[in-house]
Parts: sequence; structure tokens; C-alpha cells
Amino acid sequence: MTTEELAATRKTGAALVDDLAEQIRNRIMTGEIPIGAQLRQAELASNFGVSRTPVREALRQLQTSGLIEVLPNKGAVVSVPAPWDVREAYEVRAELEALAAARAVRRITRGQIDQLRAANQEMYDLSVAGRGDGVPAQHDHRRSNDVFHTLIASISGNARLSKAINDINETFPRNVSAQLIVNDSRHRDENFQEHERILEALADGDAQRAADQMREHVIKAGEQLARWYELRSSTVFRG
Amino acid sequence: MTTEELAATRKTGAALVDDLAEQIRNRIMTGEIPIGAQLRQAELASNFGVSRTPVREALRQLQTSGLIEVLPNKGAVVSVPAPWDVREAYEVRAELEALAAARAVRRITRGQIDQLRAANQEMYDLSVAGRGDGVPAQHDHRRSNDVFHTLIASISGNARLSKAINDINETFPRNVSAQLIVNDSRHRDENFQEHERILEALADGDAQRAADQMREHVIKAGEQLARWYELRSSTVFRG
DNA sequence: GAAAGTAACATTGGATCCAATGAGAGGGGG
DNA sequence: CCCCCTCTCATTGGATCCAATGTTACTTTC
Repeated sequence: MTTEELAATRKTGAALVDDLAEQIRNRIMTGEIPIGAQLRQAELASNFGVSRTPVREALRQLQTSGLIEVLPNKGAVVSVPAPWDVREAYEVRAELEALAAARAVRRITRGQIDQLRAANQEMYDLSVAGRGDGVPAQHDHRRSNDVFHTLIASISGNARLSKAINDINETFPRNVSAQLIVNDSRHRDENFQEHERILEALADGDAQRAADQMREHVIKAGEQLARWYELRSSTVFRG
Repeated sequence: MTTEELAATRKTGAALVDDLAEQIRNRIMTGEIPIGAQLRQAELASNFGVSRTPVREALRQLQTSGLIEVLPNKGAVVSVPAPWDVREAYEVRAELEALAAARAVRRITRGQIDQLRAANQEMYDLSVAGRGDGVPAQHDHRRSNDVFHTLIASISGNARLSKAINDINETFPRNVSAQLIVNDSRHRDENFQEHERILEALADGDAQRAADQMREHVIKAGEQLARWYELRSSTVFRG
């Protein structure tokens, strides 16, 4: 299908705009729209079968969340994350997820621990099975990883905390980090074991350890992502 | 002057929309536009001397940041904060500001400590002088308070952290907390002394204590704000 | 042949238009 | 007397319009 108007079964108002923003965000997150790419209003409008008006409102939302940058009279481009900015953001995210893990200790149930363990195992299996399979494997992997992290955040019982973590996550396309973990067995194993350590701390009811393990894990993930963007920018300058 | 078009000297594009969003946000933050109030596009448009188009984009930005809610075909209203939501948000803010304080310890200079001390003293003096003077005193007080907190955040050296803290702050109108502190001498004194304790920890280079004091201070402020909203909602239901 | 100017084209951006939905008043029926 | 229906008005929301700005390719000149 050339357009996705079928999916947007005649929504209207805030619903339509939010939906547009969500779909554009997804395309950026998955890398379908690459970093630095121009977002032309007319093109997006025809893609989604609407006029430019709601598209522009959706772009404003994405601008506010920092995923795109809007230059006066030049339009919107997907933000290219600076490595230092990634490190800063992940330091914040690490602290927030550490808080979430600490809080989750007091509220987590046996069933939820099993759920988390299953998500982690699934993520590992997907990584092993999908080596080199490219985009779909990365996509599935990212989903399981998101399940793991968002589940802990939601168990924390603080909706604002979940939202704050999510807001940071939505700032950077993360298909790249999935790529790393899927294709590099060392990263994959480390990632799996870090999750397991967090799980153990949660199961033990050790809030301090859960927080520390989570903080360390997220910082490490951020470092990998920052490195990837460093590599990428130097490649771009060469190529 | 009836309109503020003078201030908006023919801006255009993202600059105009951002400016509109900023001005509307200010009016909400100061209470000039009260909580729960309807925001009519046509009214705002004529107030600012523009058409409804950029106003709608500005409203989308405010919607994304959570300050207003947009209901389909019914327009935008200023969000009325639920007390539990305020507590949750301030728990997050407390953690972020604690991190900022801890990080600031390693970077703060003697001059900056003096600056902070001056801001705190000014805030106290303004509170004493402005008792009962109403809106202007509250406004000045809130500004000095903001200086104190944003300065520490900026000293932390993590721009994302500053932004995350700011994003949470911009979610709730805070004229009310200023009102509390200006008019209640006990709150005023406690606020002053909490700031002093944070300053001492910063001056001593004690990251742990700075973080703990800051966390406690912000949680307490959040509790006050939440209480205020509780009181308000029960009053509204009676009146 | 290169650089600068210019003219056509593409794109953004605010204003305006009209359809659609919602709110409220007035009137008719139970 | 109260309830409900309908008609009208206010407001939102997407589409369209036109001016303004930016970009690119072509031409002209040195």
C-alpha cells in the first residue's frame, strides 16, 4: 500500500495529530527515516492522506520532544544526536531507572519477576536466532528490551517516572543499539547478564543493589550508543 | 496595551510559535490564566495579533509538555493537577535535583556559592517585605527561587538534566507555592533554612549530603504543593 | 573557465475558508 | 412542572490559498 490512510480510519482532532506524531516517531525510531533526513510537510501529508495542517501540528509535538529540529523557513530535520548529549541523557535516564528499580523492589510480585525473566530470555534467544537477519530481528529485540525496562518502570508505581524515562528514550533513535546487541555476541551476553543481575537484586528485595545494577546497566548502554554515534559521525565526514 | 503584538516584532515560523507557547505558558504559570480555564483559539489569536494557525501549533506544544489538555472538538483547558500526580512528579524532580546537587559539588566555585547565598537571601527578604502584597511579591519570590534551583542544575554541567528538571517544573502552575511561602512565615523560614543547608553541603564538598538535603527539600515542597491542590479541589466542590 | 547575479521552482508559513461537532436557548409534548 | 427535542450559535479542525523565503540551475560577465 502506498498510503497508510487505511490505518487512520478517519480519526480527527487531537486523535489524528497524536496518531500522526506517533507514526512519524516510529519511522524515525526504526531508522526508516534516517537521522538528519529532511521531513517535507507535503510528502508526509500525502503519505498519510491528510493535508499539511495536521502534519505541521504533529511536527510541533515531535519538535517539543526533541526528536526533530525545526529551522525557520527551512523545515524539519531529524535531530542528529551528539555523543556528549547521549551520555548526558543516559546519565539522567540511569538515575531515573535506578529510582524505578529501587521502588519496584517493594511492589514486585513473583509473577512479575517471571515475566521479566521471560522477556530477558526471549530477547537473548531472538538475538541469537536473528544474527545478521537485519532489521526485523533488531525490531523484535528492541521490543523485548523495551518490555523489560518499561515493565520495571511501571511496577515502580510512579506514572510520572515512567513518562520521564520514556521521554528521554524517545529522544534518540535506538535501532542502532539493537543492531549492536544483535550482531555482537559480547554485547549480547553482557546485556543478558546485566539484566539477570538486576532481576536477582529485585528477587532478593535488595533495593540498593537493584538501583546500582540498573544504573550501571543503563550507563553502559548509553556509552555504547554514544560510541556508535561517534563512529557514525566520523564515517560521515569521511564518506 | 490590549495586545502584545508589539513585543512580537514580526517574528515568523518556529520563532513565532515558540514565542506564543512561551507567553501562553507564562500566563498559566503566573495564574493569570487559571487552572481549568478554557483556552479559545480565536481569543488567543486576537490577543497576540496573529491568526489561529500558529496558536494551534503553540497549543500542541503545551499539550505535549502536559500543561494543557486538548479534548477533541472541545478545545484546550489548563490541566488541573491531581495531588497524587504532583507527589509523583516531585518525587522524580527530587531525584533529579539531588543528582544535580551531587554533581554540582565537584564543579561549584566560591563565586557561585556566593551567588546562591545571595539569591536565597534575596528570596527571604522579598518574602518578608512582600507579605500580603499579592501577585507581584509572589512573582519576584518565584523568580529568586527559580534562580536558586536552576543555577544549581546548570552548575551540574548536564544540560539534559537541567532540561528534565525544567520539563517537570513547567507541568504545574507554581504561583501557588510562592503564595504559600510568602504568606506563611513558618514555610518561609523552613524554605530559607533548607536552602542554607543545601548550600552548606555544597560548600563543604559533601556530595551525599547535598543530594540528600536537596531531595528532602524538593519532596517537602512537592508535599506542600500537593496539599494546596487538595485543599483547592475540596473548596471548589463546596463552592 | 570561474564567479556572481538572476530567474524559475520548491517549500515553508500565516491567513482564510468551510464542514463538523458541541453547547445552549427556546419551544413543544408528556 | 419537568423533560426532551430541535434549532441556532459558537468553536474546533482540516483543507486550501497566497505571500515570503530558500534553493537551484542557468546565464552573463570578467
